Amino acid sequence: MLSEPNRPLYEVKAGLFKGLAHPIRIRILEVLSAAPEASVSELIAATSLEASHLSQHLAVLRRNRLVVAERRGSLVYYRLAYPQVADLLRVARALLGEILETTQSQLLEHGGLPEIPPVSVSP
Amino acid sequence: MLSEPNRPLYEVKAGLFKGLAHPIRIRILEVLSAAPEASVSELIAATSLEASHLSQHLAVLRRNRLVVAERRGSLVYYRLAYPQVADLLRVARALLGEILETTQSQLLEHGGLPEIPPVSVSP
DNA sequence: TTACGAATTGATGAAATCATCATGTCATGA
DNA sequence: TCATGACATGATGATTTCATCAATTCGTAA
Repeated sequence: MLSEPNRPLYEVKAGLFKGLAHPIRIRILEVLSAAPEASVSELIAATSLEASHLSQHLAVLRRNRLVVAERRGSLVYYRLAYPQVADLLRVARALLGEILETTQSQLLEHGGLPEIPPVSVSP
Repeated sequence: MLSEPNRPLYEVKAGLFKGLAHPIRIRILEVLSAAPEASVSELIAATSLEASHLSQHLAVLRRNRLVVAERRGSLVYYRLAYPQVADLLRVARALLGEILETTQSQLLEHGGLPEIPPVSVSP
């Protein structure tokens, strides 16, 4: 595995976030952070993806060192490559919660349309 | 700011990572996590980008709620939208360190070419 | 060896992102 | 009001990513 020393660090780091920058891949990683490992068929069930589609996404995760695959017989199992990946997801969840909280309070503050002033009927 | 309630949560979350999925934008966020705020010209100096290029990247960060902008007179200042963004960067840094450590130890284990067996000179 | 299930890779068109130059907007001083 | 600096947005071609279908590979049992 010589690719990492040949890639600038900033590209490796951007690659980590690229791996996470798709809803389906977030879902995969969340499944894997909740269990020690998962087989591809389990991930197919968890994502409702067709096999080749899922494989393409898993390839992105492997390439960016977010997951590792292990073949056992005719089955392939995936797990998070590092526990810090789960930390990333956790912090992102906290950030998302903060964003939603902020957005909700802004809506409450400014919510609704301006009140329509009462119509005064001319005599 | 009604966009968030109109976007599925998984897209909001993917958007966070998308914002981070480019080296220049990581650099911007790292500058902003090391200081309370920075003006655009400071970010231009930190990134060596041309102004309009930087502006496009800053727009991605604003759109994905990673930074907020504040105009004061003719100058615009940027800061992280939430402290959790700095946490994200911190965890990514730890993960990157872990990846490099693993990569280095793998290189040491498997590094170098196989030793050439000594040539036995036939009598 | 063959057949089959599991999983990956390849090919391709559509969509999104990136990088660059041009143009537009905002705030300020004269 | 005009000119100017600061900054944002628009337009566009190149590149990458995404989604889908086809083809290939791997492991196993018969």
